[in-house]
Amino acid sequence: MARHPQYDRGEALHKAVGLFWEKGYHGSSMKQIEQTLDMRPGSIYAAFGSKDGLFSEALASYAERGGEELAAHMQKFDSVVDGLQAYLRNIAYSCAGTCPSKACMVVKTLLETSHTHSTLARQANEVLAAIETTLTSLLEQAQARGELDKNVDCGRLAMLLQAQIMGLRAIAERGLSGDQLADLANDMASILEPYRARH
Amino acid sequence: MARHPQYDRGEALHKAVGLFWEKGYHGSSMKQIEQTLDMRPGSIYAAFGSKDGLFSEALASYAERGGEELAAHMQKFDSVVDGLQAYLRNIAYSCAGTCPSKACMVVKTLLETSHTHSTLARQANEVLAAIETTLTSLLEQAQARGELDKNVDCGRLAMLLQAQIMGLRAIAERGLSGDQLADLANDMASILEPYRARH
DNA sequence: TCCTTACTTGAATGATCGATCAACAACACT
DNA sequence: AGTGTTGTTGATCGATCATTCAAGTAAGGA
Repeated sequence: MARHPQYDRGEALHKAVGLFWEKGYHGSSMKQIEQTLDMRPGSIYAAFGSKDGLFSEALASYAERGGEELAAHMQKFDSVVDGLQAYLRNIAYSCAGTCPSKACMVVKTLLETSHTHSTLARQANEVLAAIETTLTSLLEQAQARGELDKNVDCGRLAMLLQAQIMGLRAIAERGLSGDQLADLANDMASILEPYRARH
Repeated sequence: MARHPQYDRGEALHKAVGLFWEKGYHGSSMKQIEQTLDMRPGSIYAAFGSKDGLFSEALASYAERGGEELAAHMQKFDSVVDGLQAYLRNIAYSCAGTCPSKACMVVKTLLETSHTHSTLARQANEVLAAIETTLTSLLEQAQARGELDKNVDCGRLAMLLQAQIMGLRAIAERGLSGDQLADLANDMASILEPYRARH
């Protein structure tokens, strides 16, 4: 019994992700947000409550999309380890494209807000913990299948893997060449080799 | 024929490093800077020109201190590879302490400013490039001494090593336990093993 | 002692920050 | 068509942003 919003909420969030991912929380002003979303302050505040609320939803949206991409990627591989190695190489490849930023938005948020905005820092932390859990499950699954050595501590290896992803995407922000990044991703993929089960 | 400054420039810069390292560029206001340095705006602007200028000098000071620490650390080791492995473990240990932030200030600066403040981003980039060069030299020296395999691409290994350091210090910002961090640092140190020369 | 020079102080600047709200517009219902 | 509800608009809010500057203060040289 009333009027429809003329914006699409998902589309607005997608645009917000683009801005926040590129410029960060403190680096994005409401004026820039208004321009990016093509919405006026009243609509933005009615839809998302506050700048914090919008950022929080954008971060959640980003994380969800990332999780879906990882799941979709892994589904293409019979071997978990092969899939994870390809995932690393894929990051290097996609960093050559024109994303808002090379570095991961979650990591950028964690580093930016850990001492200035505890709510957002906690959210970023939870996302990273969830990714760690996902990686651990994948590795345990690989271990159960006999892909990984029985003595491997999967939680520990998941942490090593997450650190690789964070390091790779952070160093990509330096603007390295595609070849350098591809070499690095290959070297990181090789790190997993010693953990494979020996037949 | 005039008055002396009553502040100590080096000490002021040290305090500025503490604030900027913790809160970042956009997260530190002039009011906070005034309180941290115990200086009034006029003095700050007379001494450093602008907030940007102060940040730039603070970043340079941080980088110089980091470089000196690495050099001092490496001098304690006969083997370069042993020294670098210990360096990684040392990061995990020192992250347990009470630094302004666990993550590296240079990386935080790069990620925060790469799309909002090109001057600072460029400076952070140059610092990282200098570290990469230092690591490459160390590894080449190790290779000349027969510590590393002759086929190792030292520039490429330096990049892998830098990515480890960035990843380790970034993931430390999650607030992991000392044990978890120590395990991770050990796993990263092990990455260097396959690059050693086989006798 | 007095003058010059340099450093310090704190109020004030205009700009921009995130956020609010009254007025208006559009659609779904009776 | 009339009415109630909800989305949109843009001016406007006080707060805070980085920065400036005139006035005051301390110390070296004559």
